[in-house]
Amino acid sequence: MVAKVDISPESNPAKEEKIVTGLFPMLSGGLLKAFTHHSERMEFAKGEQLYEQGFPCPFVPFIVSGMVRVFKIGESGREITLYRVRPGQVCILSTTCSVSDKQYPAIAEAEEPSVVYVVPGGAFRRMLHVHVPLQDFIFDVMSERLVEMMTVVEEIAFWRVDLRLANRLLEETEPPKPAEVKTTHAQLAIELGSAREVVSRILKEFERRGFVKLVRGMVEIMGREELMAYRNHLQSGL
Amino acid sequence: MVAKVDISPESNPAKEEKIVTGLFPMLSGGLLKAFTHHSERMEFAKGEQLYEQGFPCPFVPFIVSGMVRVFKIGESGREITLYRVRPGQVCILSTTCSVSDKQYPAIAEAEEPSVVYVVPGGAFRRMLHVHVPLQDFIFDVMSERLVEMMTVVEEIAFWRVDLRLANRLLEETEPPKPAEVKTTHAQLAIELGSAREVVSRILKEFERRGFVKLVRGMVEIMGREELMAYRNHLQSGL
DNA sequence: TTCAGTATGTGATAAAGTCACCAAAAACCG
DNA sequence: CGGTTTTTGGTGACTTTATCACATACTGAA
Repeated sequence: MVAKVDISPESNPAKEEKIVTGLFPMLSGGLLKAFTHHSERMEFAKGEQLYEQGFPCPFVPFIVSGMVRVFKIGESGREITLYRVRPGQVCILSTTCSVSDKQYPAIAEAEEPSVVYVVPGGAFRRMLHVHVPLQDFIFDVMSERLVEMMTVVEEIAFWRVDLRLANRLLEETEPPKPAEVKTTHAQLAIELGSAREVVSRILKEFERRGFVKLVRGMVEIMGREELMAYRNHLQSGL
Repeated sequence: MVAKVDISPESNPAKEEKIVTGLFPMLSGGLLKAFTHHSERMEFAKGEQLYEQGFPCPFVPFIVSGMVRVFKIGESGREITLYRVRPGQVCILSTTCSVSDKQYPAIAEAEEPSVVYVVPGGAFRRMLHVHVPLQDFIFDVMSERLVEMMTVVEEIAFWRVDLRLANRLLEETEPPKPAEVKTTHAQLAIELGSAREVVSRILKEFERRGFVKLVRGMVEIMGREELMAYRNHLQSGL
């Protein structure tokens, strides 16, 4: 992930342009000119929604800083995170919706204060037709999302929650990172599309087994190896 | 869906070309020439796999006749159908994989005997760069799939199996169609990503309530209204 | 007719989601 | 500071779903 920068374009627009073109290298020449002309800078506070489920979505957002979480929410209020959009990416779902004029089938929310450049759907489509590097970029992001979505489907359809939870904890604490996850049980449940109580109970069991230590607002990994073994063994039916 | 045609290109290639360009209207002029030059005709028998999970996928398939089912399969052998590719569509997953040289994260299988024109990834990418109508087409198919995938995620994450089953039965028998679904419980389970026993039990309950009549290899809808009410009521928590 | 293969039925058990609480910790505020 | 509210986590009871291990029934081919 790219370091967060305090961007104030009013005070230093040239610097921000440099950041934007650094994040989106395909923006150069005529494409950059078109982008500059058509895009609008927006800021979103933490927790603010970029798009609401079921609404039309007339803009393609280029994320410059912060983080956007795209998720679904069920009748009961339970959520599931589909993916995150990071600086240097576009939200591909908004892209498809704004270009083909469909309704946005999920919720996109700024998880951190975020700076976003939005391009209207029509202008974006014209840019897409003319500029091959933009096509490649969009195509790549789209591919990635599609594969990500299929992974989500596979996980919720076939994997037990304890294994998904173990997996998630291991991912979040991969060696260079610190061996603790600063999150609540409720947040973990949202990531996995499960319920808070279920996550709490499984974490308790992990603690009993010595895999983790539970502190309010944090999960500390005590036995990485054992947790890994647990995940891997149970995967093969043991 | 497009009517199935008995295609024998050896006996009548001109006729098949007409069918192909009818199904894929963007194939004209230079693009048609490139397509004709680079594509190869393939036939798949019912049950044959176009791509296997985890393998590289060097071709983009244009479906001309038949039907391709794309699905995931879990450790236990349980399956879930992700989507179907029909005549006039391309398998967008193969498209992304062959262009960006990734592994295919699912299984694609011909559900009916199918005729497919395949274009190598490299040639396809070049065609994509030059021909705007192809870009639009691919972009649209991709959007559709992405939204479909998100619907699948929502359903398996938040909807009870009985509601999804009711919904599926209603979809399969929408008024112009006959009020019977020729399928087995096991096939229905695969569609929903559930287990055969679960589907059997729910169908029994539907029969007890008079919604359906069960015959070996078929589900006959007896009370469309009641089934609809069941689906809708329970959705809102009643 | 017999037999193999396919389709369906069923009980037991374990995993997971839901509901209705409670208790502790942290944040807030006059 | 003390008191209140909010957030976070814990727990039991119950329902739904998945899995396993069968039993039964229907179908078509030899």
